[in-house]
Amino acid sequence: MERIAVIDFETNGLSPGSSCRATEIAVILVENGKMVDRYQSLMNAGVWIPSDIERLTGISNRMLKSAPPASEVMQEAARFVGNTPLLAHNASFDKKFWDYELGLLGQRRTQDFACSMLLARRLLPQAPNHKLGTLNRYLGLPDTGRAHRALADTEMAANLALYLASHLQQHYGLAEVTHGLLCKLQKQPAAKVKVWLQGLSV
DNA sequence: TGCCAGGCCCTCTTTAGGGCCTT
Repeated sequence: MERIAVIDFETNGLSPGSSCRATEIAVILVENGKMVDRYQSLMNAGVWIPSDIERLTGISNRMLKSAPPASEVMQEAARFVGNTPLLAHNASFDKKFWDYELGLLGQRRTQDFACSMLLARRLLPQAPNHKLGTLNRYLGLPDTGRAHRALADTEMAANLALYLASHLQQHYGLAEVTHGLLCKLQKQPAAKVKVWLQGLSV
């Protein structure tokens, strides 16, 4: 698979805004079937983490106090990603935080997001559910550490993306799985995905 | 004070409702 940037945000809520911001980001660059580089940092956006989210992520208000400013971290993350195509699990979530945080820097995203959740729903409809952790266990992928921390979740999403790319190559004889193909695939109606893929492999 | 997301997808659908998934 061509070079892609897999990302994951931890946040203090579900929808970005003045009181809801990213608290941690991780990015893993994947190229030729391998993870080749990574970036991870907590970030302090001056927001409060409610206790239920602190329990979920393990990221505390005390940890954020000593974390670098969000603007600094996002500058670094944006530079690290550059124009590399993006992928995340349930990308609609990470996309809105990526766009919001970049917008505060006066920057705009130029590349598309592929979504490992939409892809897994199409390629692995038999899975118990399509949560990241469930898919990881269901497929026997490596344990990456504490779930709901950005780097561990990004590694899970990267392993899942590599599995899905390999699945496409093995089951449909695709010579190369590109980010563009993944973006088209995730938009296909689930009921028609097999026929669509079989058409590609001819 | 009280409010508290949103895109995707299925179905007992399309003049809608509700579950999934992310924190």
